[in-house]
Amino acid sequence: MQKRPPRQPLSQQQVTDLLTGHDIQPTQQRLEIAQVLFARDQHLSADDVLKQVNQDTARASKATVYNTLGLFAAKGLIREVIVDPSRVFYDPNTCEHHHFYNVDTGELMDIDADRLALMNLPAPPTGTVADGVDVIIRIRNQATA
Amino acid sequence: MQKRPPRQPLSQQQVTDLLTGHDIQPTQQRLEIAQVLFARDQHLSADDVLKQVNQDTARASKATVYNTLGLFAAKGLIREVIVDPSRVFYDPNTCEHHHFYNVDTGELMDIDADRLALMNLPAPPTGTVADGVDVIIRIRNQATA
DNA sequence: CCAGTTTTTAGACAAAGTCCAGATCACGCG
DNA sequence: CGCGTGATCTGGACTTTGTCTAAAAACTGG
Repeated sequence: MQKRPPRQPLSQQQVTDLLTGHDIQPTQQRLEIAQVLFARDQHLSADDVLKQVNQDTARASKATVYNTLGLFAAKGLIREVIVDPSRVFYDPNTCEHHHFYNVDTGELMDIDADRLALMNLPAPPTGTVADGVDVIIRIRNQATA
Repeated sequence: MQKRPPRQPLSQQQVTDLLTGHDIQPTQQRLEIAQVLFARDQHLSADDVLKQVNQDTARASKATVYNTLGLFAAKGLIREVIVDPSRVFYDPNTCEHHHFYNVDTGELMDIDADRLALMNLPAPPTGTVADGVDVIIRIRNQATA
């Protein structure tokens, strides 16, 4: 866990530093992808990223986008959010926090960690170690009965 | 939420009652599928169910299994568990509870609700209503360094 | 500039799940 | 009973997300 990073579009230099700071070689494609991810607080699917990166001109292939998102997640630069059976979301916010997930709209919203307390987290079974806790509050649109 | 149901293999009659009690027409295929789901406390993917149902002789098609699992979940007979990007698990236990998920093995384990307290659940955004809370503790196998 | 490593790429592939149109089944009714 | 109607089931085509592979390109340290 780390401090919530600033969420203004980042300069080329800032993005480069972000990658190198996480032991990631800053290649052209990775920079492009990181730019998209960190442009603002948002939750993008791999396909969203692919489309945005190649919006105007081709900048990265599908394989590279998938590889890069996996790499970023493994290095702790972004976080995978698994709430929708059909696709993974990637969250540039790696601070401890949780999510509302609107099952009607597919919308995903952050919940600050300090707005929700978890007590008595049970210890992981022997032979295993905790890797993270996800709390998802599923919501629906109110029935306009 | 309801009381944890017994988890011994159920009689034909018990399964029928379970379905009718949830407003589900007890057809032959639905009974077969329910038998598999409620045979014991377990977490099965759609494909697991499909295989088990048709183990010896063909009893239900893929489409029916998917439809039926969706129907059961919509009627509150079982619960969808979304922890693995590649497939949905179905949990016959509809009591309030949470999960350990071993990302190395894909194993899914129950955590009784009373072993973990959630405080200060934030209210859903206006226009929406809560539909359920999922808590997933991701675990890894301990490195045998 | 060269050799070796890392990264990127197009496109084939795989797995989970959905959709469809026709066949089948179930049930109330005459 | 036999019928008609609506619900259910089915195989198979299809879609979507994501993975794999083998070769091309780029980058690195000498």
